[in-house]
Amino acid sequence: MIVSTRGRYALRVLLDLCSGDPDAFVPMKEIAKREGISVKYMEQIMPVLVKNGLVEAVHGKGGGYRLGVKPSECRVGDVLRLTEGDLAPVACLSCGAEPCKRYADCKTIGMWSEFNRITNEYFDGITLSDLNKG
Amino acid sequence: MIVSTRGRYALRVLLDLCSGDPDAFVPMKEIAKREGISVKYMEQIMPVLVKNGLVEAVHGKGGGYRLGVKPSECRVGDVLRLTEGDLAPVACLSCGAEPCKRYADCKTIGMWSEFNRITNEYFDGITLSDLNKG
DNA sequence: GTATAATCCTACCGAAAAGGTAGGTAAATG
DNA sequence: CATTTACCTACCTTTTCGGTAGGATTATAC
Repeated sequence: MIVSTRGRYALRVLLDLCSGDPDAFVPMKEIAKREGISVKYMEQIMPVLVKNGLVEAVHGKGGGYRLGVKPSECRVGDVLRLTEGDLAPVACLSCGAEPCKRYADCKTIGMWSEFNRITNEYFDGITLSDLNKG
Repeated sequence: MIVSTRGRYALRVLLDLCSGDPDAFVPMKEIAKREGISVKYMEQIMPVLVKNGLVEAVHGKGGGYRLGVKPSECRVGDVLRLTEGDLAPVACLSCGAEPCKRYADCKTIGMWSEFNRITNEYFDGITLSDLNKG
């Protein structure tokens, strides 16, 4: 399987935030309950979304989360790259990987590379608002 | 990462077999050495290729492996599905998976499903002989 | 300013998969 | 029969996945 729960949960949380008042802050507990995700597990998924501006977090009473971007400007590719780390099909295409020793006579690198391009392009062509409509 | 060593090694072994006399049997030891793969690890990758007719195996002196299909008729998609088990992006799209409870109001299943189609289509459009040329 | 409601941080844990090793068995050939 | 080869079973180590526990920190409401 290519996409783990981290990526899928993150997407679900973002979609959940799409469907309410865009200005209101929704506590994590509510979202977790609605989406059937453990609060504790969600706790380790959210910070990365906050740090990268996809959602805004407010502490204290009356706080919670809300979207930090417009649904039409939030690409699924961004969410997946953040939560999954990478979308590369093979190790040597991961960002920051050390170059493969067999690169020179590797007959498959072109294929993986093109697949990598297709994958990123596909998920970058879909936004949260696309998903909300469909 | 999407594709593990099993799939990549299998592909390399098949490509290795492509480049010699198509009728000769090549012992595993030779291939493993040439491709830098441990013989013992290769031992658990080969049987699945044999069972599905991608390669032929002959025991005893003078034995080894040779291609069981024409390079132009061996699709990368077949190899990956055999060795990786599945190319599905999410669990609910794996063959034989139990249906997801949230299917009815899942906003993402369409996206995953389409990606699954694209993935299989891409790798099914590439054969061993395509890789050998490029 | 204190209680409270919320996010954030650090650490741990069990299960599964990835990647590989070891040793022995079975088949074919010379 | 001895050698060469593939095949089978079991085990092992490391990493990732999915999740839990407990506390620290921040900010609001009263």
